[in-house]
Amino acid sequence: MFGMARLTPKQRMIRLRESQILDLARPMIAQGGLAALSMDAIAQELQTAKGTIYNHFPNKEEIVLALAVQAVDRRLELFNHAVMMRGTSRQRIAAIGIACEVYVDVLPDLFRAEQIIRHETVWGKTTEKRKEILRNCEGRCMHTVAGVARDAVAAGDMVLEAAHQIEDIVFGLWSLVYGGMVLETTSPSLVDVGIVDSRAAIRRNCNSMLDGLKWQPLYEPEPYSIWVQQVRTHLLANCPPAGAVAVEEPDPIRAETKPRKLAKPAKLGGRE
Amino acid sequence: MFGMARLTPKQRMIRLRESQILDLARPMIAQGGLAALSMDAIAQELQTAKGTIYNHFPNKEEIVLALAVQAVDRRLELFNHAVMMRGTSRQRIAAIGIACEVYVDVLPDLFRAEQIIRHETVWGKTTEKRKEILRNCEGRCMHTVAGVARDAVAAGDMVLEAAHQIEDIVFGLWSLVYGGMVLETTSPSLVDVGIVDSRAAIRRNCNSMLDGLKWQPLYEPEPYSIWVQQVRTHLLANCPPAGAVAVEEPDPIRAETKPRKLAKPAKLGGRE
DNA sequence: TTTGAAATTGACGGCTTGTCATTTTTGACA
DNA sequence: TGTCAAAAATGACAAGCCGTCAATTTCAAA
Repeated sequence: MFGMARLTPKQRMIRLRESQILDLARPMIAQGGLAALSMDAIAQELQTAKGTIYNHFPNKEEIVLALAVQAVDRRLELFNHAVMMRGTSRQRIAAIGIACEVYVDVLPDLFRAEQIIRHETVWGKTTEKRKEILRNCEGRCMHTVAGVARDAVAAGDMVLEAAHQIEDIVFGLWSLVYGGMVLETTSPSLVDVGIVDSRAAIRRNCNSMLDGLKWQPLYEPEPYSIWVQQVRTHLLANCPPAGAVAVEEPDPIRAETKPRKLAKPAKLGGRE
Repeated sequence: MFGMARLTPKQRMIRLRESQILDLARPMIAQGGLAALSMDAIAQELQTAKGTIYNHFPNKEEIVLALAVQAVDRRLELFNHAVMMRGTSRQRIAAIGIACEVYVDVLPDLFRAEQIIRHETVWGKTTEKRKEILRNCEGRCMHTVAGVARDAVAAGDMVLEAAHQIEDIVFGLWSLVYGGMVLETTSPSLVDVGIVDSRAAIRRNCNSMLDGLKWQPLYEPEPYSIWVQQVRTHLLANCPPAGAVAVEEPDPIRAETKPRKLAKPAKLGGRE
């Protein structure tokens, strides 16, 4: 109820360490992926035994998953800022796209973590609890975007075709932006082929898609680019770098306290 | 010049082993990513020493990269089949999208390899030669797609807006399909949120984007779905499973034959 | 048959993760 | 304040991995 106020100092230290672990893990992952995340290194830098780290996270994958939760949390925050901006529904949905750009630019480490959980064998090794948390966050992100689309329909800015669900549109924007960002950062042949400003390309492609859905008002290049800059700076102002915000975890997940086998009472047999 | 005809039996065996290695690696990678690819296991299954494997590929990453080359090769092949189909330019570009679906469905292991090289630290560890090969393949893929778009412009089916390059459109389709496929296979919350038929969603989104570009004729749901099935079965017929085709590598990449330090002549001093 | 180059071998160094019996710390309670 | 069970911390350990290389074997041309 009272946040950290009620915690004993020991418990505060434990929680603090949890975020310290994540702060240490973030650059490692960003540098070399899951393979570069070394439990030994974290323990050493934290001046702790390795077993202690494993008290917080049962394995490497769980750490990456925790970072992914941070990632989606931060993105949701940006989305909410974007959605609250005033303007047409078309502008608000575009603002979400810009939020994605800001997210990738300001929090590249977290974006990397998000990418990793999509490819490595993370789902088999991680806690159901934390997976559920991530699902929840992702769901809220989609819900936010879907909200703008629903507003557009309600306001008459867009009419839904027969078999075209709101969710499909959200999925499309998500694919376009996520796929574009991934290809941007990892495709060797993009520049060779003539994609010079991939961000602009992604924006134009999103606009093409929205135009195709007849989401009014249709795209007009003129005032657009100035407006993009305005939104971007506004969002940047509300996006501190990773690690700067103390994430208040309401229900911290500790590694399952396994019923510890009673240690043989030490110093028992006095005679010796 | 004469393929394998002129090779000594030993050399034939070596080339054969190369593809055997890849055949063994494919399911491993598909199952658990780069971490599940064990050089020891490959050596054991091939009944060879581990050093021999390293004669073919200088490290794990190079194996994945080789698989990625296979992947893009196969996809290019499918693209070419798709492009050669008769129909409007709009139909031919849609056929490429269907080719992507067939590719992911029939060759999931190769798709996985392609995903892995985009995320793990592969670019720093692999041969420039093979990276160049991959870039080349990717470039030809994009070229094929761009060709259809150029045909469309030439035929008057589409007019390019001012700052909208052909390459941007290709990039957009690529993002949409690749991103959609990745999210489809790795996003836990997709189904929860109401995306039931993600393939259909991807197709509709591609069509929205093309509609937005005013690529004629615009999307009409009626005849579309039947036609999709026809194209799909046609492409499926021309897509054998992975490992079934003997890939003829024109210029095989062997690990650099390092100038081997002269071993001390064995059994030199006869008297003993 | 000879012979030098190419291919193969497998033990080894150095790294990793995850475990667990043991020891230390903690905080509620008398 | 002193006691003590429960919680947390420890670090040596097993098991696994990758990539190397000196030594050995195989090969094919002469």
